[in-house]
Amino acid sequence: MTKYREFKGLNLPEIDNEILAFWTDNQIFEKSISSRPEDKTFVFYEGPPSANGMPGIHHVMSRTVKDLFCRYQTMKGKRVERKGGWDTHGLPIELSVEKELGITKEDIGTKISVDEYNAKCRETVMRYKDLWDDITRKMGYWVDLNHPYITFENDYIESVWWLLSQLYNKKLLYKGYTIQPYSPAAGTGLSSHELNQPGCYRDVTDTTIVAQFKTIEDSLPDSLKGLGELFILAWTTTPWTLPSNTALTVGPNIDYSVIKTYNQYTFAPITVVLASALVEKQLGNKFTAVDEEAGLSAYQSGDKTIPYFVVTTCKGKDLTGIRYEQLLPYTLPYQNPENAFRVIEGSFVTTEDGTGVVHTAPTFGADDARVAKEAKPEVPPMLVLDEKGNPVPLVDLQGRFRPEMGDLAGKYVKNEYYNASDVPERSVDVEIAIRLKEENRAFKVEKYVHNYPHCWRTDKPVLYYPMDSWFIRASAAKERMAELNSSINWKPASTGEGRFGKWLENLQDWNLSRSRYWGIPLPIWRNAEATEEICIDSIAKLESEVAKANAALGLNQQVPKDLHRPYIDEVVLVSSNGEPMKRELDLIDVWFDSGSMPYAQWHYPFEAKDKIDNGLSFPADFIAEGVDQTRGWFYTLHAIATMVFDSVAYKNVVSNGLVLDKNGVKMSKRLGNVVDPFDTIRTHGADATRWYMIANAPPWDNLKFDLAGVEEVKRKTFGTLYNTYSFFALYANIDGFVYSEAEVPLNERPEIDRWIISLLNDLKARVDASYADYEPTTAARDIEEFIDAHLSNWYVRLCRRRFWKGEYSKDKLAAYQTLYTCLESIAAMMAPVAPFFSDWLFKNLNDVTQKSGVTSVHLFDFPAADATAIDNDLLERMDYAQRISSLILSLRKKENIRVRQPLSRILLPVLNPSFKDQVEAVRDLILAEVNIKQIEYITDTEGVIHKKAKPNFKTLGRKLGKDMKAAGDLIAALDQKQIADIERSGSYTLVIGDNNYDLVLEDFEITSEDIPGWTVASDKGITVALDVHISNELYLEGVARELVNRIQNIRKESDFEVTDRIVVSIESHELIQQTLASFQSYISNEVLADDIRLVASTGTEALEIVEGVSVGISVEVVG
RNA sequence: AGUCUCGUAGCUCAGUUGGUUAGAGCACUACACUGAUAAUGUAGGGGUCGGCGGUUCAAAUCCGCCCGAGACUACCA
Repeated sequence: MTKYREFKGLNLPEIDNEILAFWTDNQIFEKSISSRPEDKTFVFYEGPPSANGMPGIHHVMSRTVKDLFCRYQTMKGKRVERKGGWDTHGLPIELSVEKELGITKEDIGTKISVDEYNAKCRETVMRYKDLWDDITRKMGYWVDLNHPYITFENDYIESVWWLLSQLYNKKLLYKGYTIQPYSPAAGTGLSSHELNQPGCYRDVTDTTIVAQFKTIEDSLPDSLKGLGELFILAWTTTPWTLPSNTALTVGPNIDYSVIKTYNQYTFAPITVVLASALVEKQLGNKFTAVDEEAGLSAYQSGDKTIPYFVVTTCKGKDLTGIRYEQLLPYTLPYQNPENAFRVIEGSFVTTEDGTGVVHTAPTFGADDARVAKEAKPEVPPMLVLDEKGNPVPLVDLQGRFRPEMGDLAGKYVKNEYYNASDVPERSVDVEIAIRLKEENRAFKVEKYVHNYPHCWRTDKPVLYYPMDSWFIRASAAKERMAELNSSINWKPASTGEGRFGKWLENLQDWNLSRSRYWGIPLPIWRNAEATEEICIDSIAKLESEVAKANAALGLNQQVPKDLHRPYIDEVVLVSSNGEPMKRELDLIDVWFDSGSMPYAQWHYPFEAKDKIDNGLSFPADFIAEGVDQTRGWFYTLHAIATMVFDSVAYKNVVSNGLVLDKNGVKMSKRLGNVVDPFDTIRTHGADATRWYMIANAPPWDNLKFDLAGVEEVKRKTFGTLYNTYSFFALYANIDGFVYSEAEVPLNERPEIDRWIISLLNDLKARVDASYADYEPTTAARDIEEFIDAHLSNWYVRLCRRRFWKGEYSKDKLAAYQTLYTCLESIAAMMAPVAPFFSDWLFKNLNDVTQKSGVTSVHLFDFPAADATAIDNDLLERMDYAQRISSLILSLRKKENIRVRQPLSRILLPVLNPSFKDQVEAVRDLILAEVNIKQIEYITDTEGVIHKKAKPNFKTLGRKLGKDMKAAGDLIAALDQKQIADIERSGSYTLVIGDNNYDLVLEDFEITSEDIPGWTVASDKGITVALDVHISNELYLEGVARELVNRIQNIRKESDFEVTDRIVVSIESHELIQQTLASFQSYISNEVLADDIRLVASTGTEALEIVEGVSVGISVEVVG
């Protein structure tokens, strides 16, 4: 190929397709890995998505982040393997299967066999795999889709078993009976990190009851005897737990008041006990205190306010031991009912809420269970014996009351558990409230808004429920986890120190058990008495144990081909004394699956031992996921690595924020504000989408996704770069530039070339550092700025003539080489974020020149900055040139003189010689840019400059302190002579009150913003005056330029080739004649005219040349 | 309820260790420039830097309180 490709317009989606095909056909991804040395790895872990749901735009976000750092490291010469993966187990899959089959968990094993059910799960789990693979490819995410790890495969499971056995051997795995969050709708317990998924805690309005527990007179301390019926008040937000109440807990040192008043529902006189601190809150404005007991008698049933009288006070410990009548006597605990229904002590009781007395139901509260157990004698939980004689709570696993509950039996304890069509009007909570009101046992019933956890998958409220579960003793490794965490580079740092760090500080044990079917089975077998157990760490071990059992028990078992339930459940092992051992039926938390991926993806330790043991693939150099994974994947990776390997699992982690809609609202199907990633990429291209996401806000900030922003990126960054390339291609093709000539040495290139090269190298250094520091937003913004402000709008604009004017000279060659270098380097720098466009640009250049030696930008090395090419003086003077030009344009505007009209000179006050030298060096650029003939420098010796002194606050502030203000006024008032003195002597003594301050030149900022008699403009120390006098000669030159402009427009409208020679005919006019007399050759030269003829009429529409002069112009191509 | 983060132009965002006229882009208006042309330049409107108080010669920047948003924490009855 010898010509650069030219295009009709920028079409990003088309570029996507072209480059995608190129990558596939040439295996660029594979080469980008294999071409890097094996011993120079950059380890990346792919957090496995579940192919059970559709990919969303937020996945494009998180995968862009992953992809760009992997691509960057590849270009830095690292070998970056990216094994894809699929998260295949867990509740979401089971629930979607159940929904599809129209069954519930209870039906599994009856209506459908576990076998069939699991087969269905396996089938469902990859449902959207094709869509995922598709978006992965289309968004340009490079990950190995052909050899992914899949969590349901036996190899994966075997690795997980091995990890579990490591924990088991370290005594970090145990079985315990505890109150746990349980989701009746999902039919399983939940781990604390599942409860900590965003959105799980929600405000709900519940019926709350302050119940009256009637004390038994005999058990009262003497001081409280003889007060008649005495009730202890206790508050609950979960009235359905009241039937399971077996104790009341008070704080031993809390003050309690005994109050006589009336029940607001039955109007019956009552005496109640509650914390003194909460009397106000509980009685509120409905009640008024009276000073003496006699004041109570004035009350009439139904009165608006109810009087109350404080009879006496006591401490919590005085109440301990009091017995009370069971509030809702449906049934009694099956064990030691005589020890129930007493007041006990608990340190967790506060007086912030309620009554200072905690209703205690040990079956449904962790604190409750603890204090009940600690009390002496132990308070029994409300457990009854079920049909099989097993102790169970009054609520079953579906969240329904058991048969013992009489009128409430069979009802769900939360209305949310019903199907939408069956929801009863009154919830159990309300029914209980009504009943207590009628029985004079409700002191107060009200609605209360509080935060309550919900199941992350079913969206229904969680129940706290007593369960037998397997736990990982994560709390034992808490300090070590915190220690290792401090070595991890978190982006942003606050997530690591704050959110993750705090979480580690309060770490709870990890509830590993899931009572489900589709997941990795817990590899623990026990005998019936639970006196002996075995944890299987490999299939080989299982085989040998099976063989042992077969021999001992006379069985003919085999290790199942599929390690899932139900097959694995059928395996019976044998204990040391010949008893059969059965598998613990639980599955393990799917989060353990994903946290195991560093090892299980390679089937460690059964294969690829060196990947982990020699650090080839562990720990990760880099991982990235959404911030919602802090308590999820980030935690499980960290926990397993710490507990099994005493190592971090990752060294750098980027936690990206949420993707919101353009109004900052979370995207949800319900609101219909979801952005379809396929659509977005199809219409705007992957690169514009990726670039927008990265450049708009740092990844860890929430992104308000607005398609208008994607449009802007497309137009501004990619459009401008495309234009720049097109410009280059157009002229390089004409001149046959293919970079075959030797490099023009930098010091032989013109000022502006050295300037853009200087900026480019500065940019390379900054972009490289930003990527290395996981700051892609800074990198992208710096690149954008360079493309738009510097390369396109200064370098190319000022250099246009160099490309199309004159012979193929050394200057022209320098221009081509400079622009080529800029484009090639930009392509490389933007490649991590915009992999398609950058490769397209790179190939457009490189396919012609073959300069790089590689076929794709992704096989190229990241551009290294050449510090010697950075010339700070040059950068400064170009900055002067830009600012002076801008000031002149602004003056022209003010004076209404268009840029095509040449002017004779500008005046530039010079305050120091280096400024003059600097401007001199860029003089020609300025003059050409603003169409001025010359610059005159004026120094203060001529006396025309009016100077102003301002204090330099930074240096003076430290010296002067309080006198700063006065000094400011004094310095501003300095006259011309004083300023001149300061400049000459470099010192000044400032007198403020009694203080003399010796100031130096540095303490002043001396500027010249005025030249008396001239219109001036100034900007940060630079002042420019414009000579607006237009001589006849200048006027005619202006007309000449107008003519050039008109003729060029005609050329363009007529679609002439830029190289066509022409003959111009202009209708004769005196002004035109005068102009041609002086400028015919100039005009001819500019418009490539062989001849310019004056004619009587061109037969074309007259064009206005200057005000009042309109003539026809016609143009013909020669030859 | 507590903890953390954040409130800068209509929108998206910059704003160095505190330094005196708070910036850019988008959008809007006018004018200009253009052999890159869905680009660009100049000018204009648009801000009590969430509010109040404090520290300081000096606060968008540091501190406190309040308001608002978000995330996190919590078995709190």
